[in-house]
Amino acid sequence: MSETASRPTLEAVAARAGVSRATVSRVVNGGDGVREPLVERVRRAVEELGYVPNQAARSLVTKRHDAVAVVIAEPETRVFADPFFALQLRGISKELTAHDNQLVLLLTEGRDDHARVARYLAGGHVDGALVFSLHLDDPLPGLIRGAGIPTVFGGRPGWSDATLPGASGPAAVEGIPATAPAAYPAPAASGAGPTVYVDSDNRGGAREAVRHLVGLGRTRIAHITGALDQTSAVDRLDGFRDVMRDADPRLIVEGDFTPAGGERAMRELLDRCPDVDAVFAANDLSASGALRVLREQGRRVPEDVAVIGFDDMLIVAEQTDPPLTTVRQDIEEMGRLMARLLLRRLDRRTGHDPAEAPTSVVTPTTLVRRASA
Amino acid sequence: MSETASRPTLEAVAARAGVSRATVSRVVNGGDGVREPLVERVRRAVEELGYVPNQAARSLVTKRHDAVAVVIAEPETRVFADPFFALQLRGISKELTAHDNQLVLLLTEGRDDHARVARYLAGGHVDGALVFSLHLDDPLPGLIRGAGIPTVFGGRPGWSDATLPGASGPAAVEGIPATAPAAYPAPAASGAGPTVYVDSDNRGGAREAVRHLVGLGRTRIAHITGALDQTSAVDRLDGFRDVMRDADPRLIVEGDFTPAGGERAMRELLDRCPDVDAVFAANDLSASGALRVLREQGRRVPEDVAVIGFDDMLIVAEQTDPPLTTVRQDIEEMGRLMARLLLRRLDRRTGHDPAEAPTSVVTPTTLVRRASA
DNA sequence: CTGAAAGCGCTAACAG
DNA sequence: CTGTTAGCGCTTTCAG
Repeated sequence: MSETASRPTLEAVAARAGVSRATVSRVVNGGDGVREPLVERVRRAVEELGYVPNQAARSLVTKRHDAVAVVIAEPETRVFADPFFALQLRGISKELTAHDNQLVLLLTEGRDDHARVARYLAGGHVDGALVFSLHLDDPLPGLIRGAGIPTVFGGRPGWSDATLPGASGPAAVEGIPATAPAAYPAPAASGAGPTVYVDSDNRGGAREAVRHLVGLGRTRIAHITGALDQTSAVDRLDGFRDVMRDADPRLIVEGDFTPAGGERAMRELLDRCPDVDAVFAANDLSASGALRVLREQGRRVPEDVAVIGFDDMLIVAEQTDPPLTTVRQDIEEMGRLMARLLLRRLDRRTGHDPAEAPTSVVTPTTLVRRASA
Repeated sequence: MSETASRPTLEAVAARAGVSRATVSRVVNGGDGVREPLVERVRRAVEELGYVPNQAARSLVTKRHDAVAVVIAEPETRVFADPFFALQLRGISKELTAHDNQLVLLLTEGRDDHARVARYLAGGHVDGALVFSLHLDDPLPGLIRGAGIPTVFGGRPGWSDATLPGASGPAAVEGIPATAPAAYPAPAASGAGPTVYVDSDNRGGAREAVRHLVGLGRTRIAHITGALDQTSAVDRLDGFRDVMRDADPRLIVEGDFTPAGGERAMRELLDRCPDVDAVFAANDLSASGALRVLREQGRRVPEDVAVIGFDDMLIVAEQTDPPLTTVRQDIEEMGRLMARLLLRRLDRRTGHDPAEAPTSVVTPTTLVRRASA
């Protein structure tokens, strides 16, 4: 009842500064081509009135929103079990903020939400999308591509387009060969351009971990995989195989990225191959499960069995007994990269050089040595 | 170069259905007061054209955005170390989605961002804000209130307005008495209404934990506090004191919610009071630190020393040795509640019953028994 | 019940 | 350089 004082408009500022709306608009948007004294007058008027541009009105004419959607599918399992998600978001947020873009968060749970998200993205509310697709058979990424909105994926999507080297494939990092075969074909590229994604070098990181184990003189090196419906798990497995060309197949046992899965896998491993002397687990969580079983069965770590994880999830890796040697990925940086790639792509739209398409990026990993290997 | 087919407008739909724009608008917005046959015709046209309303144009006239900002301050420490943040977001997202509202995420790092956030909120881009204020002396909440936008806080803010019972105080849950004194006065209520927040019953949960310890026959019960610049830590300490009226002051030692802090505190505790037979830690992380020190010093848990945590952070509580007895809070539900409260408040704006102000809510906690106590 | 008309606040040609 | 003039796509009186 007391606050009917709606915010001042361009009109008001113009009146106060004694210029036209157009001039105020110019000043507000950078002030190029306006003589200094006028700029000054307008600035003052803006200041005095506390003028803030109305984004809706602006979008209506520019067709830009300076907003990007971040789509996270099925935030139940892994995404929410660890800080991965939060760190990634932080990186994204920083980059978007630096470029005056807003972050619209879209969380989905199962198929009901897919339509909603697709509609939203196709509805032209945001300029682009950053999407996290964890599972190979997730239909969401396809739907999103169908929406025809510029998109960058977090993690390599599971379709073929995303595995090819070259223009639309990942930038070569340490000479990674073509990755695992596609799970299903790429959705029709509906003007949204080629698949662009940011992923950490899962394969290379895995190789480094296994080589470290080899360097330690281990010979019976096992691998506890992640959930193999996720490309990260597949890529890490590929990395393991790169080094252990002719590994005893019994040394590879399927896990699911959880501590319980790690325990189960470790038990089976010990059962099948009692002579195992090293384990590379697909992530820290499953490594912690393996560690527990090892201890329970009286095997010393790392003396009897060396263990390496993946992720460097501090809350786990630093707290295990012994602390976990693991492969670190710079998660926040990945988020920042995703945003940067998307923003660049959006810029291009406004006419820079339509030729060069942005390309996927694979970020390096580093081995963090602690006590377990 | 191929996709110039901009999305259809109301105009197009109207033409196709052979009605006026006004009629289409009515149908799209619920269809009240339009005869059935017309509704049908319009619906079909919308369908065929794949029409989606332009939100910018709509906002321009309605002054509503159907968007809510979620502000998370300084996502460095605790917020990002655990899934708390993600779960809360999930609850918020679900509720907002159910009411067709968008979630705009604003992450801040330190003071530079404060101005930006304040400007954004005052800029009328969103209808309301959900803000998480962790620290007592965080200036952000004040700034936000200054923006005069409807807001609901996550966690009890540290100013006096938020501690008073009654209209603007928390709904009484199990008869919680007035909480700790204010750290600083409430910012001037600039038309944004009284402080409304959602918090879990930190004090009550702490009481329950300590009573459980008492019920176990423990007599030398210690408390490792959280970072005391956060209301949650203060409230848990208050709960501890409620039960341990005249506890030996040496049994209360300051922690900081981290495992390292828990270790440090536990060592000090053991040093000061070797006869300690139970510990209530302010959260699971510090409890895990305490557990480690206890084991290292050869004390058995729970035989010699019983330990209880707070949060029921699965990734920690289920993995400690022994698994941790702890106090659970329904984090996702808290998020949902925050959103619901805000939405209700926004609805009221549009004229329902301006009289009854929404009130803060304190959600219950439950003790989860595992092996440590 | 339906249509016509008037903007919401801003940007972007186009003149001057 | 600066002002004038059109709308962007939608909702909302106001007539009919």
